[in-house]
Order: sequence, then C-alpha cells, then structure tokens
Amino acid sequence: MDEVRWLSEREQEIWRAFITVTEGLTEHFDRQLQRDSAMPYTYYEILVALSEAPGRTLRMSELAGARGSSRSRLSHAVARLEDVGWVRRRTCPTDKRGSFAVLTDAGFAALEAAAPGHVTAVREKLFDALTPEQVTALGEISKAILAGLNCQELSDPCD
Amino acid sequence: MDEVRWLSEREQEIWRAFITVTEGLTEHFDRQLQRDSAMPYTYYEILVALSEAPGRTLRMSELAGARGSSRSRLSHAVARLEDVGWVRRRTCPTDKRGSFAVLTDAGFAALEAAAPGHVTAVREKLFDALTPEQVTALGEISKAILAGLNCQELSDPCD
DNA sequence: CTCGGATTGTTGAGCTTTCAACCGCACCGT
DNA sequence: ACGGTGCGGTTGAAAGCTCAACAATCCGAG
Repeated sequence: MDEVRWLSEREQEIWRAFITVTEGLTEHFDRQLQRDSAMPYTYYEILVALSEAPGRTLRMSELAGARGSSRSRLSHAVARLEDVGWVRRRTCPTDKRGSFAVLTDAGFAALEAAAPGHVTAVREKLFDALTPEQVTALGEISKAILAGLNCQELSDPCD
Repeated sequence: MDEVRWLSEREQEIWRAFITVTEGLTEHFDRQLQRDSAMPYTYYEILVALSEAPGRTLRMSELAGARGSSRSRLSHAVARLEDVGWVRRRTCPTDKRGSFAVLTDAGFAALEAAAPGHVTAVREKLFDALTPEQVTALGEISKAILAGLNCQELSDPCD
C-alpha cells in the first residue's frame, strides 16, 4: 500500500480554503490581541486556563497538557509572563520537581481587559459568518478530526 | 452598541474544539514536513506556488499576495530557500524595484519528494476523518468564513 | 523636467517556538 | 539504603515571524 491517494480537484479546493481560513483566523485573532492587549494568543490561552483552575493555579505539566503546548514552550512563556507580572511560580511542596503557575491579580485584570475584544473578534469572524446549521456542523467536524488526531502520534493507523 | 456578545456554553465548546483542531493539524503537518523533508509548511507552500506558476517564476509581491504572507516574511523565507538552493532570485527587467523568485530544479525535486508524505498526512488526518457530507460542509464553511475575513481589514463592518 | 508620494522589496532587532541536552527529584526493585 | 530508570521542568541555541525603518524605483501632477 505504497500508493499515494492524491487529492481530487475538489478536495484540493476545499483543503486550500480550509488552510487559508485557519491561517487567516489565527493571524487575525493574534494581531487583535497583540494590538489591543499586548499579548499573543498563546499567552491569552495560558491566562484563560489559569483563570479557570481552582486557586488560579496549575502545575506546569497540566498547563502544557491542557492545550497542546510543549513543556519547553510553556516554560519560556511562563518566564515571560512572570517578567510582566501576570503569573508567578511556586514550587510544589509534595513533589519537589514540580512547579505551579499562579495567575496574579494583575494577570487576571489583564485577562479581563483582553477578553471582550477577543470574544468580539471570535463572534464577528467566526460565528457571525456561519448559519446555525453550519455552526453545529463545524462542532461535529472538529470533534471528528480531533478523534483522528489524538488516536496515535506513534506511527500506525488507528483503524 | 458597546455590549459584548459573550459566547454561550455551547459556542465555547465549539470554539475550543475548532481552535484545538486548527492548532493540532497545523502542528501535525508542520512536524511531518520538517521531519521527512526538512522544511516548514510555509516553505512548502512557497514551493507549491512557484511550481504552479508559468516558468516556475513569480514576482515577490505576487508570491506574498497569493497566500496571506507579509512581504517581510517572504523575503526572509526566500533568502533561506536561496541558501539551500531551492529558489533563485532574478531582477525584473521592466521594474527595477521588483524581484522574481524562480524555483530551481533542486527545489522542484525537493517538492516532488515532499508531496507524497504531505498529501498522505492531509488525507489521513483531514479527509479520512470526515464523512462526504462533512467534507462538503467544511468547504462551504471555509468559504463563508473567508468572505467575512476578507471583506475588510480596514476597521468597519462590511454589512 | 522635477518634485512628492506611493510601491517594491530588503534589513535588523526583538519575540516566540522548536529541538536537544540537561539537572534534580521521584519511584521501584534489590 | 542503593542504584537505575524515567518524569518534570529548565535552559540555550537556532530558526521563523513581526514590526518598523529603510533604500530604490516608479508614477503622476504641476
């Protein structure tokens, strides 16, 4: 089974449209947050995750795992967020290898300030562009793709 | 109309799933290309665009505009692609400001070598995960979002 | 013809991400 | 207790992207 199943004309068109959308949306949201709130989208995600956690605190590994971020990336990011005073690190008492990341009041305030603009952008550019049926379909499509993505990063097909 | 239209529980769930998918897919494809063909996805896109152009040649601005890339990004990228010998620059005879980017034979060969793996990844992770109806829906959804994205980067609503 | 503004493309600095190497600590078997 | 294995997290270098500034050229108005 060495044969490549190339994309048909129609599939190519859909693929191009899809990839253009993902790039366009992420760029749009990233720019909006950077411009209005001086943070990249990935940092916004970190602040959100922390704000929803009990005690606004998460282990580094949980924070990394919650979203698909690598440990290294998160470590750098949290270092930067510490510099601007939005996050603080605390050592874990029960496991001295571990680290907690804690959202500071300043960080929470920054998130509160950033949220309206971001949510508005998401609504305008994503939900307002779609019919209710399309929104539903998008949800199901996303879950279907996610299932296929997570099933293995190992090498072999999951079916 | 200063009120923020927050996302409902359901909308949040869909949004999260969608953003996770886009991040997951782009990371997956980027890794695959980097691992198997030593190029990031953005470079792959540049090679594809050039390979489809007449004479495998495009003006820098056309190349940038074809995909949503900034001039700066493209300039850096082409510089790098020139270093590895996949692209060559030529000055434009009719407009001395302009530059052509030309795909070399080595670049075309690299693209031919990279394509099967990439297309296979796209098929496995995207198309195989969806039903035919979902594929159709994804195409329409993408076009709808694109229309909303392009209508203005200026500032004001397009409706 | 000439000047001013717009266009094309490049450059360098700063920031984020990735990759590989690494340290310290926990856990487990002996 | 001891030693190995592996986890949790950090670090530094290299690579890519963004942003702002810039150089060179083109174009149009006077």
